[in-house]
Amino acid sequence: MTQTRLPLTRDRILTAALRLADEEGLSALSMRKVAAQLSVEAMSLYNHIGNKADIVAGITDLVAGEIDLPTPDFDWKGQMKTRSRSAHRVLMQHPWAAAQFQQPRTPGPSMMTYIDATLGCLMAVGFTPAQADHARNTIDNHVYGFTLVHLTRPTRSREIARQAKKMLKEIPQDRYPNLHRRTQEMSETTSTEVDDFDFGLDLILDGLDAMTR
Amino acid sequence: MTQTRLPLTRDRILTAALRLADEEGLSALSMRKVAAQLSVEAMSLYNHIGNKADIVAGITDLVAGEIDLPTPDFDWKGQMKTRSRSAHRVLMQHPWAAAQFQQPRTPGPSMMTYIDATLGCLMAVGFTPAQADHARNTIDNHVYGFTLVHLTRPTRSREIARQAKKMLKEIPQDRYPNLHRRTQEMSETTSTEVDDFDFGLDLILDGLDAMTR
DNA sequence: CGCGCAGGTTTACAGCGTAAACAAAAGTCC
DNA sequence: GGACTTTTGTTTACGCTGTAAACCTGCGCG
Repeated sequence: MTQTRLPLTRDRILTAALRLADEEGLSALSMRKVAAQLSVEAMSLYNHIGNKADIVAGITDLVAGEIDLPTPDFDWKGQMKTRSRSAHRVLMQHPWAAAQFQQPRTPGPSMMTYIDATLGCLMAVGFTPAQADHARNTIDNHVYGFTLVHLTRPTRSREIARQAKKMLKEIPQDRYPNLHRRTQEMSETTSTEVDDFDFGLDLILDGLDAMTR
Repeated sequence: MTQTRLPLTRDRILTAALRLADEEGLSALSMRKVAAQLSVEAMSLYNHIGNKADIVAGITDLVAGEIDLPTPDFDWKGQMKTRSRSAHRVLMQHPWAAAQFQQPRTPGPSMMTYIDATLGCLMAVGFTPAQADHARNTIDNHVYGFTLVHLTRPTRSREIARQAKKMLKEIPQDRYPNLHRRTQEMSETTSTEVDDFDFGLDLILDGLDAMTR
């Protein structure tokens, strides 16, 4: 009746690491803590993964796998929009991940699938491979950048206004008049995150649209 | 005739740290190494700076200060373009910095000046504060994102083609047909970095332009 | 049975940021 | 000038990090 505990695998390591990164941030992710989650010593992990960078790459690809893929469709703008919103939502759920998505080292399989599907959707409606590539880059830069900015910011508009009011004191009006004015406006208005997100995204998509005619 | 050595100051610490980060990367920046550059012990630094994060924020703001500022001008698109190119060039010279620019914590004075000038340029030609803010965000996301991507990539077109050819072997054509096709094309064509940069930037600027009429 | 080997552990090392206690030097005031 | 206070740099120390090397342990197989 010996209770054989389930064996250590790359998968179990990655899911434990992912949970830890999500809950405590990437900087809190250490080999010892991941090992502890699995009731094991740190060095045991090295039987299944190369090193810490390998773990980070692994969980980054796990996150990439959560994003809804676009499909070839006449309404390619809609596809790009839902895809981008999905990516944004997923990256908000894994606050450490957006920064990794921008440091592209060698992408994992899910990341490549994600890129391939996006290129495919764009090329299907007439974009050349180079155009599609540039378009994807531009779109994703917006998604990643926007997400990173909003990760350090409150989500609800009430909180945004409150924080803006607090920041206002740190911004001398004589030195930074425009920034001051904008921050003041922000402390009085309410705006939704999705509006802000779509502002840039629509700009890019409409621009791409104009290229196809 | 006692040789009084010049005193440790926040400025001396930051310039030493900046040099170190530029030469060996941000991950190689440690309190001990910065101190060694100044022939001093690590703990001495704490008399002039709060902690390591303080140093990183400091050198990030030094970099922000190197960017050419836009001025209010009828040709606001030209202003945005030269400003963005300047930012890109500066960030390429300090490879560690682009990632910091996207994690906005509390910006330093140079960063605020840079943002204020940009908002000012846009608001002068009729954009509302909110529009100007969103526009700046979108533009900068492109600049930072594009820079980050190109930092991990060779600069000259010859090298790009060679690396593309190398990557091609890692991309199964049956699994990632579109990515494969694009990579193959990239291994045969020559393109300049500035073209790629302007692709997305023009998209955004033209979109903004359309908003003003 | 014994052998080999895969997988987990122990120990160890060099590095990190920084708290605390201390020493030395530089002002500051009588 | 002498004493006191504040500033500046050093020493020591603690707990943390990634991972190399040696070790142990149990299982599959001839």
